[in-house]
Amino acid sequence: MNKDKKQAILDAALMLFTRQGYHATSTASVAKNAGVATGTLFHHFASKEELLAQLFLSVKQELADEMRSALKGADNLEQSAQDIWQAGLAWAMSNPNKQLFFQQFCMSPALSLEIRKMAMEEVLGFLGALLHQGQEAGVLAQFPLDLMLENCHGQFLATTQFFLDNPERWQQQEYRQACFRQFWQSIARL
Amino acid sequence: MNKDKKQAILDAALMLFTRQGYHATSTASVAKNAGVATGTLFHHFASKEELLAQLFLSVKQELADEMRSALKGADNLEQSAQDIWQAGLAWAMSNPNKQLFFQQFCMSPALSLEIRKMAMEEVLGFLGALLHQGQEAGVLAQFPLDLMLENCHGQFLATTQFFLDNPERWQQQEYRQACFRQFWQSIARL
DNA sequence: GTCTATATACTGATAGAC
DNA sequence: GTCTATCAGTATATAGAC
Repeated sequence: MNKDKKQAILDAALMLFTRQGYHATSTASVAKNAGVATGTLFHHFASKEELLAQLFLSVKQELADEMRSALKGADNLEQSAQDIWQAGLAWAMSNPNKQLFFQQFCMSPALSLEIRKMAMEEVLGFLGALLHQGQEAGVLAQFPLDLMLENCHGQFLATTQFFLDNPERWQQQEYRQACFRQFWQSIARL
Repeated sequence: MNKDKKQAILDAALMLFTRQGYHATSTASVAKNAGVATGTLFHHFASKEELLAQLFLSVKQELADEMRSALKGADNLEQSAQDIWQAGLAWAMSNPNKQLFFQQFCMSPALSLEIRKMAMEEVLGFLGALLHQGQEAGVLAQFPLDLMLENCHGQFLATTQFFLDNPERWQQQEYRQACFRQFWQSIARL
């Protein structure tokens, strides 16, 4: 098993799926861009569908790990929230194609619902616990937890979308602070 | 020109594109579901791509009209915001396939960037003016307008997604009120 | 305007040599 | 493990009768 070739296939697939979409991308073009033969692609991945699923799960896992590791060592909840928020944003800005890939496929029927839910709960479970803890402590608003969680996810997606579309804003302190202020005041207890 | 046949094609395309995705849906299957021949589809739409573009623009226009008409007759900004927010949500819940279609294709490369931006500015322009007015009046937070607008859009998408995934929550006053409270406190000046 | 029939090209996946 | 060559199926779009 050649790890380099497999990784090259994953990298090429990430780029092409994001730019053109899943069905619009042929396995032949993925192989060509990866610098391997079509037969090689089907040696590493049983089908085109499995290639997409592996890609999606690995990308989401990477973001989840990044956010989780930013959590350690927080004294109050607002600081914890800010650490996680900024870690997530920083990851997205450092990995724009991965973020764009995720944004596109988290809603797409190209991925089975099973795979999408799996990836989602992996990340949101960890954040849901944190929100609940904040409500218990009286720091966060008493909105229904499931609704609040989905809303937070939506704000994160919208914010990364904004900074990826307007990279110059990412350099401005005003914008970096404002995006967290808006997020925080949406969940804080007033 | 037969309006019924053309509309039948648009209706079938909406359903199939949403369920299967654009590239995964053949023009032959759209025609078959619409009860027309493949030749008829290409008589009304120059290409598969133009069919998707027309569909997207008409759906976005419908939502925009719905929100705009909810604006008339507001005494204060918070009430206006609530009227628009609830009108948008109500439209999405009454037209779930249109909302799901939009969620999927507003990020998809199947649609040209040009078409996506066109549809977005059509709706967001009107809302951007309203946010600006609220900032001038000192009612809304002084976050950068472009960032705030994108965030609002993200919250709306996340909320509709939540209620479409959990329709029973849409019947509960607690949830309907909470979703607007969270939205409002995210933009209000505290 | 709508149909049937078809042209042309490309697709995912496999077989078998090396 | 990786390659070349290829199969069988399906795609978009067109042509021409009605």
